[in-house]
Amino acid sequence: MLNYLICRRFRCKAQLTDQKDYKMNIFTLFRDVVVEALNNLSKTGALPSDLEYKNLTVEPPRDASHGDLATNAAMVLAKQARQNPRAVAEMLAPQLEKHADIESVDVAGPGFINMRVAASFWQQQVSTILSSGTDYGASDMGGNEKINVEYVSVNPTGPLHVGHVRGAVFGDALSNLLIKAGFDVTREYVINDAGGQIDVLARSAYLRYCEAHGRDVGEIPEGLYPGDYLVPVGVTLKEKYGDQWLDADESVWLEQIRLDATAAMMELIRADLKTLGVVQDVYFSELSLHKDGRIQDAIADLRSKGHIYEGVLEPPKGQKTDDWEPREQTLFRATAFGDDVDRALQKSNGDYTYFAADIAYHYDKYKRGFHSMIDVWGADHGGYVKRMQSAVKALADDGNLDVKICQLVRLFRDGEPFKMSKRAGNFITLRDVVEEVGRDVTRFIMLTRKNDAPLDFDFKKVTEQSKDNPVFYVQYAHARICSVLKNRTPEAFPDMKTDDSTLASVALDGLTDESEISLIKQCCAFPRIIEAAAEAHEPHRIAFYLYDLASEFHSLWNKGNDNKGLRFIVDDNAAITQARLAMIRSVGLVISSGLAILGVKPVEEMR
RNA sequence: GGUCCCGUAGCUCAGUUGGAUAGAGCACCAGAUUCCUAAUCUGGGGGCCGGUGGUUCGAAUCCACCCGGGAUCACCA
Repeated sequence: MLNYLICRRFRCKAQLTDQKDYKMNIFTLFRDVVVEALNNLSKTGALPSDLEYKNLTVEPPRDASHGDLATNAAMVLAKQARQNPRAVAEMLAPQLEKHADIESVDVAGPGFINMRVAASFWQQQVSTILSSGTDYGASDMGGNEKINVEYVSVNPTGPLHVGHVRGAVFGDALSNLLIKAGFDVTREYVINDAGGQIDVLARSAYLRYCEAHGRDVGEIPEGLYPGDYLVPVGVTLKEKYGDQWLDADESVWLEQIRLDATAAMMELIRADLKTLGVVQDVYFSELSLHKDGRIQDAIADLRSKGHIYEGVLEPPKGQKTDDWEPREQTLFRATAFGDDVDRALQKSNGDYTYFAADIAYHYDKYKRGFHSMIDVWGADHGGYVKRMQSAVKALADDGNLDVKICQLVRLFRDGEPFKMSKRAGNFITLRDVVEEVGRDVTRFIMLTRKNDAPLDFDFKKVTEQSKDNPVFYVQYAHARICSVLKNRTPEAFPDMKTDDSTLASVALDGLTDESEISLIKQCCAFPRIIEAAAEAHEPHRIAFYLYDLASEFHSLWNKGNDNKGLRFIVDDNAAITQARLAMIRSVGLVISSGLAILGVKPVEEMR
């Protein structure tokens, strides 16, 4: 939240002065340089004046030996300029070489222009990082656009189990990432408090209510929720309502207990989420949609646009059709928007389907100003994606729904898979996971895989302190940095100031070793990684980046073992020491800033 | 049968949205320490990127059709 406020304030300031001041992504910076050079060529008539730069990129070359920056400018523009790509490149190269921060330029392959950036530029970036602090990497890419991220949204019928952890962490980290990239994010949970499962919950709670009054309820019947977590709910109901419902008909108590039990379950779920560090901004009640007619509104809106009709669906193909009965229903013309079949909005008893409520829910989000929405769902909802996206398209031309499917987490203990079974009562709750492996480790590991790939979670391995555990690898790098600054520096240089603002203004021209420059370059990749990850809605990229950055740091650390001249602290040279402290501190800042996106606290020591 | 996701080193996975000679970690082999930690680093071998066509200057990436694995499939939520 604090981070968010800083972001916003910073952005305002940037807009008042010069937009470009804000750009931390050096590739964007140098793209401007390339475009400027091209404009100059257009002015002299060497190139046409109406060039389209849309596909022009400045990127790090795949192979670092090619240089620091590569642009495809010549290849992209060759056709427009009716010239051969190499010729355009040869023309552009000398222009780029004039720039103060560009040391050398060469043309390679089919027309790539590779540029090498001067050491002084990289050194200066250390100071930029230090003065930006943990705000380094923040971007204005999002332009403060409102975006809604809906995640978890588990039925409020019990505590969260391990299967919900991944979606919770993913949604939360994605939200952090989008905030960092300049979006105005709302985190949301939709409470499915209207469906038949809430009746089941209420009946289950009623049994516990009877139990609290001393009745022997025996075995919880099949079809009701057997969990102990409903016992205290029964007690609370007893305290609140006395014995008035004992032996009473369901019609008397059902509605009230639905409300009370749902509220109790949501309290439980929110407490569970909090142990993971997940707190959402909006908890949205599905029931409220039913109550105040917003489902009818949404359907009426679709009807007015001609997307609703009464009709009979074809029986599903290739599936057993024993109990299939054709019946006329209210249908949404999903096929007009890319879905495979049209979808029912009303059940045969006249109730709205869950899909109808979901349409109304997304309609509501849109009307609240969220033209961009992201839903995070479990793997079992994959078949639901098309129809929901069809509905959003039908509701609004400029509405955009991205659905992120989180694949299953496979559980292991020391290499042995183990199964969960609700019947056997050995299912693992979210709380079990957090208690056993810790919040930070859980969060990080959940983000070490792309969301749409399955993830193996081994209770033993994830807490192991070794290099095959990425959490510790990254944390270890951060701890080493803190350790040098806090413990070793005062021994060697008792009077040296090492606060960020001092380090931000020290002379950095002593940072000339190839591996030092390389480490700084890695730090400078951070803003670009953020933008790309935010664009793709893929927070796992941050975790992989941090691993790479840590690797680069550990490598440099060990170079100091072979070559004492490369250690961070050089006993007889305060100037180089301070420059290197500035460098490693900036690495530390990037690591903690990246970890903050993942929702993980950096550690300062690992004893 | 339809739809969606996946297929990259022996294993687990990245791959900067179409870029140059495809990368890490584990495992295997050979070495190195201690600025606050070997919880780390350095080097080595290992690949028809599931297959075949297509799109173009250029494909692991986009398109089509196959092959293999998983999820899902009318009134549940």
